[in-house]
Amino acid sequence: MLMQTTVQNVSHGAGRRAPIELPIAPHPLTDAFDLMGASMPFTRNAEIYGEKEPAEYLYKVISGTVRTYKVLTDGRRQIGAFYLPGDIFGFETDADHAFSAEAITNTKVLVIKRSAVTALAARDYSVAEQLLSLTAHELTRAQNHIMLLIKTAQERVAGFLLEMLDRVQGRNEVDLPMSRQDIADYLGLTIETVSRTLTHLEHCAAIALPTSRRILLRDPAALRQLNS
Amino acid sequence: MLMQTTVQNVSHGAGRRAPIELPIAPHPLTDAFDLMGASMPFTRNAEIYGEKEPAEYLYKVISGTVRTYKVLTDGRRQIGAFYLPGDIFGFETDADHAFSAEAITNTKVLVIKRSAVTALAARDYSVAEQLLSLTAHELTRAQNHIMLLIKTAQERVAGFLLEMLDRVQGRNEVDLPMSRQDIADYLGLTIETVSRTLTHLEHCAAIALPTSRRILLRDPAALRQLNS
DNA sequence: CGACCATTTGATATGGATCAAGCGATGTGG
DNA sequence: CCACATCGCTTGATCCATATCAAATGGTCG
Repeated sequence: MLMQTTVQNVSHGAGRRAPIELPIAPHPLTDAFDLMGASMPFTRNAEIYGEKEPAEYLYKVISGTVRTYKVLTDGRRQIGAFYLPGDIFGFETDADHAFSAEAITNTKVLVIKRSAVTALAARDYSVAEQLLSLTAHELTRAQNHIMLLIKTAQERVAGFLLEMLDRVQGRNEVDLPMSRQDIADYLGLTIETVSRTLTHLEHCAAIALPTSRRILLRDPAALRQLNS
Repeated sequence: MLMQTTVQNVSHGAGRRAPIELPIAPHPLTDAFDLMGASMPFTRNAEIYGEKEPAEYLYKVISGTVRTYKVLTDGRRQIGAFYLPGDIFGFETDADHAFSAEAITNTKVLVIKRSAVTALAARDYSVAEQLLSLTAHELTRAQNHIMLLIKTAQERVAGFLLEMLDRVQGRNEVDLPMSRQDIADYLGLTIETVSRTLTHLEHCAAIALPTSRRILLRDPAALRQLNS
């Protein structure tokens, strides 16, 4: 949680100020992305990498949204995470990717060679520290995901909405880039249950749905209470 | 997967050979545990650390079994992991513990100051590398756990049994240190469902239950197939 | 032997899945 | 510019896997 906020702040900060007058490099990995990263565009639903491919690169979202996922033999899909602008992804594990990654909307990402980062980390401990920090943050995220998956449908949906809310600082409205199917596969539910639950939350006056993709969180406290 | 095997092999290796004639320190963190770690005993059900406590130490299981868990406000408990001899735990996140840890049986662990390890990592990159590797391994474990939680009861139980089997090299029988309640809380099921599922697998001749805690895996292939 | 705790087994209830239909927005061709 | 196909979403009816409630069994320790 803390880490994510920090990373996002940094990237946002870098975006706001002139890119030349950098401070005394407090986040060398972030800097490495900005200095060495190659910008790549992906269209809606394009694959960024596939499960079991060697994890050669790290990625940072510039614009758009990315989903990582895994498909079981019988076709069930589980979404591992959604990555928004500022988020770094692709370092789930050591050698090969555990999940596949796709662009949800048209997306631009910065790409950097993992080997370049590793080499940097070997010389500069602060890079190694940040790598560790990012991995630990992914771990925390996965652990929170586990806690989400043992809850009721209402609690899962409420949790998801709050998670999304946390990522758009200072607003009480979220514009979802992903479909109901994506949400369902993230929460381990069906689209029907997600839809019904949202309708129910609307009836409870906890949220409002100006459009199906835009959600106004009328009563975040009520959602937080549902979230156990 | 690879990492865990490595860690276990190393610790087992260290146990088998005379502790003085160490090879050229290929696993400095493991060595640090053996050299600097303080041995601590915990009795059955004793708390090792609590959720939200500052994560001051790292732990390595010498004997016994440990569970990490989180309890929701309404009392539902989710077990995050079981740690067996040779496993290192306690580094789930950066600052504070995300989970609590308890001894399942009488347990002996080696304890080492996290700050000592961090200091070591700053000087010796191979320590940082191993820390990263262990964290990445925990992440993979958590991700597999997520995949388990979206499956049917049969698939979860089969997955759990195979997971346990993988940790007792070269045998087709496991002696479970944990109760049905622990298993249920790990798999997001009830004890009744776990019990019924085991009975069903026994009827299918996939397993045998000489005693309730001892499970013979008659047909691991069948279980692996269930595991999707 | 008797008390206690873990586990199994049985009967019933229920939350969410599944199957199915309707609706609204977006886009396309006539 | 409108009829119509398409796609994503919602709503309704029914079903089923697992939870819940309840009781029986078995193993362990005083």
